[in-house]
Amino acid sequence: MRLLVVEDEARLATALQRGLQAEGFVVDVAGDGPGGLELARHGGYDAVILDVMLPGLSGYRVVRTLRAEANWVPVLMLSAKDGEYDQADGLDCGADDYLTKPFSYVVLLARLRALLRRGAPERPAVLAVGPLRLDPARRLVTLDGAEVALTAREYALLEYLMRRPGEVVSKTELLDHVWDAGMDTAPNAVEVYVGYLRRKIGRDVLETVRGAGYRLSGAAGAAQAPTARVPAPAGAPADTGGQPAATS
Amino acid sequence: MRLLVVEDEARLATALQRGLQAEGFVVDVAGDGPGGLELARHGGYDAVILDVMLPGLSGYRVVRTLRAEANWVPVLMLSAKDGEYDQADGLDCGADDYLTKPFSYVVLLARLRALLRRGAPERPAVLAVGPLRLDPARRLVTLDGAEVALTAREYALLEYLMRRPGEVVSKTELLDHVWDAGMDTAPNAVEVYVGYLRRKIGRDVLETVRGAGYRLSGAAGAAQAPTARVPAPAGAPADTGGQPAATS
DNA sequence: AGCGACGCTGTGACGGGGCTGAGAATCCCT
DNA sequence: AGGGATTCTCAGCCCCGTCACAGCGTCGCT
Repeated sequence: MRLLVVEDEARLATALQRGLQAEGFVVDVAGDGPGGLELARHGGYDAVILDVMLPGLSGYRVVRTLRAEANWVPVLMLSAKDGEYDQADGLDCGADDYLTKPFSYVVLLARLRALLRRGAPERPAVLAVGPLRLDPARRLVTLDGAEVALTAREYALLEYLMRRPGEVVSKTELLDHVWDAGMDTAPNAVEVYVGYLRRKIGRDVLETVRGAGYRLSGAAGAAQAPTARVPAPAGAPADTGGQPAATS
Repeated sequence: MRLLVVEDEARLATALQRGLQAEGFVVDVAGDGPGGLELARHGGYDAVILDVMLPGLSGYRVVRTLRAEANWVPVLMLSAKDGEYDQADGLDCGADDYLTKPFSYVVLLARLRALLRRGAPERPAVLAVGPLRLDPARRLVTLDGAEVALTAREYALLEYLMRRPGEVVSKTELLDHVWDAGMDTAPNAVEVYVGYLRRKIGRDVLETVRGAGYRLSGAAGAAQAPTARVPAPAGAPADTGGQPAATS
């Protein structure tokens, strides 16, 4: 675990560094606002301990700048000000915790641990088959980066197929899982919706296996792995390859 | 946002409930340890405010039980004990924050906001989606810089949506988190309030995904550009028509 | 080549999801 | 206690999504 301590008071800074290193952390120290900001930007720390009163740039501004740059590193603020509004201001600037000096080292450690526990929230995986990507959380389907607008039934059908890439899925199975099992829908409905899907995602990805069912294969285009679970880009901007949407 | 307050002192509990409801939260209250644990288990809360001294089951044990069951709901602990080891113990049991009584209501709110931020994949202090900006601390919403007056329900709905930009949020989920779960509100209420919101913030930002829910279009790049934002095409004059415009 | 079964698609009707105006009930402020 | 704001239900309307039907294309087997 890598920590950054931004504190101008040299004695406190070294005391913190020593103590935290003894706990097994890797600790860097910055002595002023601009330096701390620069380190926090590119240092890849797991958490930052940030004093408010700093030469050059206040802790408030440092954390605000980081958040404006979409940097969500956990920040624990230290301040001599114990006014309730000082504390609220610090937290509302984007800090995750706030301790007033003088503070207990035991408490600092406990709060730091609590902060690190809540590290990076994991995002669910995205289904990917060939040029297709399906994000269940956002209910978003993209084809070569371009968003595809799907109706509820089309989406449900595609999701079911994408969870079984390369497998042949029979029409009855699709009727059971994608359509309401209670209703006895004609198998033709599946064919109809396969048609709709093909019209929107291309003819090659969704293959017909005569007499057996349908199969989704990533054989089309420049795809190497037929299936892959790729983690969603955590903070990175979405790769909207072109125009944002294509509503038909 | 749904909160659970576990506090046996009736006067404090109702005061908290009132105050937090006024902020737009949906608040349930439990008066003892076992009751609070049961509610926290199945209530689907966005955060829990938990007293330590509770009849039946201490706050420590409640949070430890929750964590043992892999329930990671954010927990803010309240305690009359201000000893440093009490605080450290509470945090190490799995609580995310710790406040000693008597506490400042302003600080409680700020820490609650920080806690709710931590759960989200991105944690800006000010939420921004397209031309919209929402400042939870000031409870202020602006559209292209102009303030927008929202009622409590409208605000809560918008905040919930803005915390998940680009994601499709179902009506049931909105009913669970923005409306009081005890009442079985008709899903139409969501449609009605979406209509109110659209009249105030414009029709384009809040998109309907038929059969699935609603989505706040993060079309203009959700949260990456620090400051530079291309001025909107300004095609249609924002028809902030009638609607119960009101301020306090 | 011929035949039959299977699959695809254009057309259109139906149902239901979603939007809105009106109004009742409730809350809050004065 | 009164009045206004707010919340939420209800009923009507519109329009999109769903799916049946029927005709045609296509595949495979003999």
